[in-house]
Amino acid sequence: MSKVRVRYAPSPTGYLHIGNARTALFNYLFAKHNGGDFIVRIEDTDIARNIEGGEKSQLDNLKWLGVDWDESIDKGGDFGPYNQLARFEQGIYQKYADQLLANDMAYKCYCTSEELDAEAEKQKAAGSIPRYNGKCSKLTAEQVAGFEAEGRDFTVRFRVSQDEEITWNDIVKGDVTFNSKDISGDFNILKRDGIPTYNFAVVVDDHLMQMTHILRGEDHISNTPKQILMYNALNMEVPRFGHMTLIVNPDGKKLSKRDTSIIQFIEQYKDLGYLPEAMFNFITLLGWSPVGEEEIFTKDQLIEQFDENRLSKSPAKFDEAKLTWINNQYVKQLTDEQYYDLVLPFLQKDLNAEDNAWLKDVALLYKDQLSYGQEITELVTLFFKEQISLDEESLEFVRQEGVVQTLEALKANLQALETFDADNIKAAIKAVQKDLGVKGKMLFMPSRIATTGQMHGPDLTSSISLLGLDKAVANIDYVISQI
RNA sequence: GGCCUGUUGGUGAAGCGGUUAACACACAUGCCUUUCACGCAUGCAUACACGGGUUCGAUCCCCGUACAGGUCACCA
Repeated sequence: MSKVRVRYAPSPTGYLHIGNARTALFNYLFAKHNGGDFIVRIEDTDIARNIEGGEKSQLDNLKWLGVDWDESIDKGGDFGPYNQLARFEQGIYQKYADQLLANDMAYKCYCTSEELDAEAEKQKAAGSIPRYNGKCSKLTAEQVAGFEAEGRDFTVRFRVSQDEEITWNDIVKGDVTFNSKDISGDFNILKRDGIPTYNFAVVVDDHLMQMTHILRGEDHISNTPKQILMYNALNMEVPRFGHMTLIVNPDGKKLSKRDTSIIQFIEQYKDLGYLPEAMFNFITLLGWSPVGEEEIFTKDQLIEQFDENRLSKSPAKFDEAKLTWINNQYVKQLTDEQYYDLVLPFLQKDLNAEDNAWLKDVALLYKDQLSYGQEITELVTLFFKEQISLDEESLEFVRQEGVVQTLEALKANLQALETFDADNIKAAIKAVQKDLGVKGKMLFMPSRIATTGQMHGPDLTSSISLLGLDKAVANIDYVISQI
């Protein structure tokens, strides 16, 4: 068997989307698992919709995820160029279109957009789905000469056979059969400006770039029979197809660009402080399942384990809680330094915090519960509040009998400390127990509430120590004033 | 509407003719921590869309119904 070659072929009409990322990732895993090549080809034939930065976003975010390619526009390869506009300029598509034209497997269509629109309207009015009526499919030489003399623009259409069964064995779906009569008529392969349409360009490029397998989204499944027809017409070997199910939102609908129910762009996850390894792991579990019970895998393990036969046939639902969990699993594995690097930008940006040893200690308090970078901002809030405030439950607790005395004693003990560190603070609290005879919950809970303003939080003595004496005392005073 | 496809506990998701129908997340309880979180342990849910077949036996095979999704461009 020849070397496996697969590709991810984004169009730079948008940023890297979670669905695209998954397509890229599975192609990557498939290639690497089989010791093959993974190619990124830019399909930029829709000049009007290409957006600035789209191409860069695609590539940069793929790289961020850890999906590296063997050939593409940035590093070249033996099958370039790797963007279709450049290939168009080299006349690559024209050559194959001419071949089809010469064999009468395609023909020039001189219909104007207006004529086409009018025809489509008519068909719609009649209650049917518009399709090309084949008007130009049997033009006489005289008619053609006439149009040419007029200087009329034309597109090139592929002749679709009347009643032909087209079957392929899909890697994920199994045997899929279409009938050529269900294809919407003779379709365009060259637009009026001579630029190839998607279906045509894909066939030519996948052949020329020697793709062995085409793994793509299910939304392409109805393009496949058209493409197979063209492979056959051009006498090209048909690659193996696999159509992966779509990722759907919590309502079970296909993700649309405007859907706000989940975060869709890889860039956004990056900005929120998700870890690339965790995203890689999570995305892999969208529509694919490993053999065992384990769900956390490194990239290398995934490459090792990837099996295209385990691609799911039913749509993958985006499970946000799972993502959060997975990311936390990775956060916990970080070294303290890596963790702090992750979290620092958010502290600086959102809280104007200064990068110093104190900040690092504060941040570290929350390491094993942090789900994603930006979350640190809410987590550390007690250390950045000017003035604490108590909720109902805390107030109620603190208003119990004897709490004032406890807090007064605590305050005095803290103030008497020579060095304000966790160990001494612990001793200071213990001393209150000795002096007043309060203990257990009635000692620690008021202490916690009065110093941090919260009933729950990280280790008490570390928290107080990081808060500092002044802040701790101010908080205690405030709480006493509320009793 | 035509064509293509899917439907397993609250969620994600295994299973590929005979199982006590995994596992993970979530949730609950216990332990740990004088709190929370983390971790560990236990439990939870009366999960195979429905109706017909085929079979000694169907979650797994076939047909139909319902529901859901995809697609029908000079967009990719």
